[in-house]
Amino acid sequence: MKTLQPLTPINKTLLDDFAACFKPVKKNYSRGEVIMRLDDDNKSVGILISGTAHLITTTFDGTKTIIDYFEQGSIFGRRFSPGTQTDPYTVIAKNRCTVWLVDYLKVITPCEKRCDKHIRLIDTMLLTMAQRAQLHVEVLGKRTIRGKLLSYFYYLSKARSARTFTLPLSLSDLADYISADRSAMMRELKKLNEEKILISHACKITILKIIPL
Amino acid sequence: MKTLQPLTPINKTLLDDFAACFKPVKKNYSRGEVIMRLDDDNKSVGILISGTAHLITTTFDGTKTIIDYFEQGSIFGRRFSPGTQTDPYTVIAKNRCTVWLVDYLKVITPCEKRCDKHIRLIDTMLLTMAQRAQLHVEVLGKRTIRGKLLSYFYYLSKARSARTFTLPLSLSDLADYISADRSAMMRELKKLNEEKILISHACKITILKIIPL
DNA sequence: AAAAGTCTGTTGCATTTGCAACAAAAACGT
DNA sequence: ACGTTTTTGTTGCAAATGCAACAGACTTTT
Repeated sequence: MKTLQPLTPINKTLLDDFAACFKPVKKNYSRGEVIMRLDDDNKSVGILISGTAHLITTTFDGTKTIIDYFEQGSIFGRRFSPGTQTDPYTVIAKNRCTVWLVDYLKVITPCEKRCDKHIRLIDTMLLTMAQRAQLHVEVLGKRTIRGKLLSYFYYLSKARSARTFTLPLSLSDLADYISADRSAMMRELKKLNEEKILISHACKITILKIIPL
Repeated sequence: MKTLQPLTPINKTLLDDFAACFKPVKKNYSRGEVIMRLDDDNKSVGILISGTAHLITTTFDGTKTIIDYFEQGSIFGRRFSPGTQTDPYTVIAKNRCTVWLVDYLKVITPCEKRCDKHIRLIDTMLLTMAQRAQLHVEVLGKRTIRGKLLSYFYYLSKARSARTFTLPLSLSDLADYISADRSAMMRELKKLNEEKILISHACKITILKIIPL
């Protein structure tokens, strides 16, 4: 699957500011490698410079849930666990990727100059993280697979300002993201096609009709 | 339903710091009143001093989802919408409550003295909000009603350090929080009782056995 | 170029869930 | 203290979902 424009793009200026303020450590990872374990002690923040990565958690029976996915420009890290945490949260590289890592404390502690840039950066970072969690709750909050798919698709369509778009996740991974059985999801996707609400071929989606959820 | 200790307690010192740093406006609301609309322009942060409130969203067909619930000490506000946002998010008083309101910008902008307290405050606030979103994703991420119930109950049990506890939501509201049909949830609750995994009478729950989800 | 692995797409069947509707208990307001 | 509203608890039935299993397409690795 090809890499796409980030959903919440971090522009170049912001990246430059980030580098200037925080002096990040740059690292590379290849497919399957663990980029970060999000346990309680983790005090790192990362920006994905290239490649894609997933934040996943796996239960004892092997059921995987994709909590979040990261593309070029995504900020991640310190996904504070609510404290239950039996299952580990890990950020795993989906393919070769480059990451900038910084200490979380550096981020929330204002730098010497108390510069505006810094404050805007914190704001952007938190906004991004909060928005993504919010989106996920909104999607997962739908009671049916159809509702989950449509609310996610409508979001993507709006975010990219296009009726046609390519998913940032494989259909397999999408099922894990919306927390549904893959075959059940495929069936629902088929129905949506038959009812001419959308057209889909693998990860390519075209919205034909917007219906209330 | 009686008010309980907050899940993520904000201690008195923190509240004092908050008051000192931000000079909040104090307001009172009675049951059903809208405390805050969480649209994109909203730039307020609130702390619930007494009473309970829910953050809800309602779809066109009347399906209500409880996104979050607030008790004494809960911090809420600026729940950045992901941008789809067809349905409004509102914080509604569940009963008579007192709220402190401050401007979000004041919170993220470091104060004159760049005091440590301020930074810890920001950290605590964000931690709290992030944890709650994370918990919700963790609960909603379970594929079955049983899984949702148990992961939530285990969390509460751990948070309160007790096998027996009272839910912070009515069963009706709990169904909306875990995004399930109430009757289906009641059925599942009954089964959990029959299988002696827990004992429940209305909002009073006792965990008997911890099983893998 | 072949082999291994992943991803898409599909189906039958058992189970879970949602929907609609109702009754009793509890909480609330005046 | 009374009537009103909310909440808990239940059921039958239809619809949605999960599970298991399989085949072909596509990618990546060797």
